[in-house]
Amino acid sequence: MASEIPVPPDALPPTLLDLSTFLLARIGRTARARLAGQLAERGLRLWDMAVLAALADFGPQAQRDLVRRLGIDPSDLAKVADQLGAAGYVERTRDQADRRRVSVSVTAAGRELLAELEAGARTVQDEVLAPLGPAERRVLQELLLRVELGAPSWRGAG
Amino acid sequence: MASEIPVPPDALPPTLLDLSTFLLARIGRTARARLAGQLAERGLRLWDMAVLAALADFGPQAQRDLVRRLGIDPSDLAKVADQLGAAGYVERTRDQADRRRVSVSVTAAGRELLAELEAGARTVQDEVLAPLGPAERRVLQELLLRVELGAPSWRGAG
DNA sequence: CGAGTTAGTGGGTCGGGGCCCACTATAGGG
DNA sequence: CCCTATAGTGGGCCCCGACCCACTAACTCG
Repeated sequence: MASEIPVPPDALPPTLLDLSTFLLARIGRTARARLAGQLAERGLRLWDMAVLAALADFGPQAQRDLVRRLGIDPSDLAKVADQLGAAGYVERTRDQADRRRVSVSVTAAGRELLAELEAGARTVQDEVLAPLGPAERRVLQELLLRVELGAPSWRGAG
Repeated sequence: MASEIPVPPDALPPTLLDLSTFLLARIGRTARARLAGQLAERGLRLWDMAVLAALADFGPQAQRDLVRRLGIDPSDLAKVADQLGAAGYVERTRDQADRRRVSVSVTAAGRELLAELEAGARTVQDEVLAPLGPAERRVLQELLLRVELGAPSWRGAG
């Protein structure tokens, strides 16, 4: 009983470790940073990947739709799309039906890039989630997904 | 089979939702932002809470130790400690054994503040984790903690 | 045709967080 | 007593990411 656990000098305060909020914030920051680093190697940022993914998953669409979907600022999206276009990852064409709109679509090169980025992301994931086994990772993914989607517990195979 | 699921216009790309990395980054950002907002109401930032927690959990210590523990930049800590001191939440005294060092300790007011901040953090937590039930939250907390501590899976009750 | 609205763009701002350097004061070892 | 290392401090820099405004082009409605 008397033996105090030798607290390592770099241990974080239990008060904080006990807060899921804190852990989420901290781990999320790490994940974000690593992911961003991965992208930075190619001169890309997080939005670039998000835009590519949205286009790959939902098909060509106007910037306006991407804005809605991703919650990105229209002005910022314009810059991202511009850059992706210049690099040949997306194509931008005036919508003939409504010539205000710019329809964006992913190119073959864009899809290829996205696949590589995904692979990179999974590598990062393996590093970050190293302490967890496969089953645990699946549980974590499921929980996080539910949190993200805001779906109540009683959905799914309750 | 032919009935396509009507995808809401603000649904995120499945490609991203499938990455725990992405979910962690995104949810973590939310958690961080809300927590920061909570603190901002009192003119505080995240480091302030971290420092208070470290002092409350581990007792008075030199800034140098806080630097090690929290991974904060010494220069930044100086500013944080200064501000907390001015507000009466911590006390700073020259270490008589080594007069280079400044020993920092929480005051009663500091402890009280920390308790309030903790309560606020738990409120945020309830909002963020609303989709999860109590048991699921416990599982999530456990998984996150393991990730944070870098503990391998085979620890604990297999 | 005009008025109001929407899509996209360019440019700029603001705040946070991390980081680094120069400097002082003190300690400790030859 | 010097020389080096360490603790703390002040100031400043830089990189975001988010946000906002002004402006143009184009559509819609009456």
